[in-house]
Amino acid sequence: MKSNIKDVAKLAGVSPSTVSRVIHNNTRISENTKIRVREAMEELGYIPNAAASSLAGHTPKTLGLVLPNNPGELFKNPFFINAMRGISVYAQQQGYFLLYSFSSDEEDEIQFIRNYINSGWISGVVLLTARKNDRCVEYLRQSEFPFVLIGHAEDPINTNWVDNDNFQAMYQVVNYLIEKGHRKIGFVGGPETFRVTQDRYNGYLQALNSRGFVPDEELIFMGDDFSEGSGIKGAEKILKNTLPDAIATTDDQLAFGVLGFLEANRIEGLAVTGFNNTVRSMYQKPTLTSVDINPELLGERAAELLINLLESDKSKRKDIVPNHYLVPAKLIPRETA
Amino acid sequence: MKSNIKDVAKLAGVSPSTVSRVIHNNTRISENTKIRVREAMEELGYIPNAAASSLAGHTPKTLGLVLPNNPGELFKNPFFINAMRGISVYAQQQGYFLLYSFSSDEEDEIQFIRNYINSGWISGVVLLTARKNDRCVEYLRQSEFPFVLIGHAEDPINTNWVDNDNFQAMYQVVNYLIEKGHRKIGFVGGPETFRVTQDRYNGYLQALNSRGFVPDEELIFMGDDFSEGSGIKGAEKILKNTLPDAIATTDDQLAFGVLGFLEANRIEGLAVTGFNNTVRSMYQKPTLTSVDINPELLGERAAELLINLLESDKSKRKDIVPNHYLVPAKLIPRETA
DNA sequence: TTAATTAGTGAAAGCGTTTGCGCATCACTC
DNA sequence: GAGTGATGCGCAAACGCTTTCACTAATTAA
Repeated sequence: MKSNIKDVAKLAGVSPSTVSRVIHNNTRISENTKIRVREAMEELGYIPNAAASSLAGHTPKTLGLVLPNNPGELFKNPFFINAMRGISVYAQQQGYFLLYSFSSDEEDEIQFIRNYINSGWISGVVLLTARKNDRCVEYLRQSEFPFVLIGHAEDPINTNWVDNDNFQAMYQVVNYLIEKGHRKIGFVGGPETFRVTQDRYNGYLQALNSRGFVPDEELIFMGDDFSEGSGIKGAEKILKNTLPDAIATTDDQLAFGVLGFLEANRIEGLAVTGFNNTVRSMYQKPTLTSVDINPELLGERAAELLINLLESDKSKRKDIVPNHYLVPAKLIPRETA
Repeated sequence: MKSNIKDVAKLAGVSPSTVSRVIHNNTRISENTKIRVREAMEELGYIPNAAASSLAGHTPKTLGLVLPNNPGELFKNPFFINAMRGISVYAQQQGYFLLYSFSSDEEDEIQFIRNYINSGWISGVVLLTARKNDRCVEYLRQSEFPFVLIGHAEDPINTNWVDNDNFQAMYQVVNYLIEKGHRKIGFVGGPETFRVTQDRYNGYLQALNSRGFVPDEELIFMGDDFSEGSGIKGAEKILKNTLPDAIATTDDQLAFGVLGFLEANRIEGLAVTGFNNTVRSMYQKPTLTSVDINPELLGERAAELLINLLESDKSKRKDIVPNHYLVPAKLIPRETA
């Protein structure tokens, strides 16, 4: 049942080297031989032993994913599972296997990456979560191990990454609100230090600007985190002195906080938008207008980028273009806007 | 930076074989030597090359997961991501890597399993989705490749599996409803051919029975699938002639269908329960009483079972006990009951 | 015509481990 | 003091593949 390269070689009447070359589509093998060998492989149901292949110096067709182990987030937001699906779509199609690991902290992650790399199992890493001063990124870079980041890279020039166009996404949201007739539009963001917050904030400003609106300091709030609690605080601040038409937030959780505050204080008629298109946003009452950041496509692109990199000539990997993709996000209008 | 077993051997003043034996905790090595070797490994940051190890005959410490690629299901129900987390908790702790693949059909799955097995990458498989007449199970069994199934096994004696105690879970639900004062309790299940439907149905019957209630044929419906549509049909049938106090369903989707029908027909006061504790169940209005089937623990147990199997003496694997786990499910009372 | 090149293939070394076998050494036993 | 059985370790042969080098035959260039 289980056959190896020698069996195939014998059946095809060639040497193992030739079989190996056929597998890797070496141009030096004649078409005739290739056909013979392929028939033999077919007949024996031969599948190359990846471990041996890796040992012998051929980089293994396996990617390693690093996932954060945050039960709450994982539960409420199907981002990760969908990103994984996206990655798998492209990777499997290209004959790559996928390794994954959940890690609870940065230390953990580095440990895994170390193991990944040294084990000889994998040839590239996908980081599904971008942090500030990410030590994983640093480690991977200094190990000169190929990787791609989903999310914002701190050093976008020297990193391979895919991300949403967050500026454009929020621009789109605010534009939509304006077209719906809203004039005084508030903003509730996550921590200011996060690039994603900045980008979305800038999209907000730019959208207002392009319509000749002037941003009002009182309508803008940046939370300490992305939680519902911060959303509540945001609503509190914004509604203290003025009453806006709408509040755009950078995260569904924040939006839920805002909605909660509105409900608790019986304030009606405000439009509210979120980000991430979580399951809750589609089912709670009122359903929340949100932005689908397209996690599956993010994953797919990430895999594509990484695999292109891996299959390119090793010596000139640094010159590979593109080193990033911007994935469009899509506004999903629902009851809250 | 990257060291191999020879480097360690040299530094420790022993032969590579000794280092290998230390790694695998061979009893024939003296404590002194072990300590010396371990220090050397530490100093060099040595991590064994898993590919080489696998090649040399040591079964690799990697498990392969087979996931269905059903976007809708994956999205609405965090079962899989949580099961994956559970698996990873145990597996990573035991030093195992995890490979995963999404497959869109059975053909696909078999293909992956074939690749998995022959590639030499993995030593065991976790099937996250149980089907009737599962050809994957068949294939794995005939290949004599270790695997564990999450869900109901068709041949429970000769399969390693973990599952909820579905009988007990539904018994608990109905019992709860009865204690809440409900007397006429309907049942909406999935396809009758599914074991899970049978088990939960039996739990329902038994619970009624134990309280001296007689099941009423008119209050019982088995759908063609687990969809919202089937839930609607179920409610339609059950409410045709009689008006029950409560309807217990075997799936949140079915429950949503029932609730939808009730709302559309302005029928109030009925208790409704689901299964799976989906995100929607916690956030829609009214929030749905559901059963948390504890996917994380299912995953953890599955990994435990499989790894125990793998680490046991190969010759007497068949006698390993337990070959299954029953994971308790937990009723989550919410507004609908 | 001869030399140089190219195409197509095989032989063999090596990748980093594991492991069966064997060789010492040591502690007992009779 | 010879025999026995542990104990502790090294040697060397795999494991299945890739790849360099070398070789032959066929083609092209000079």
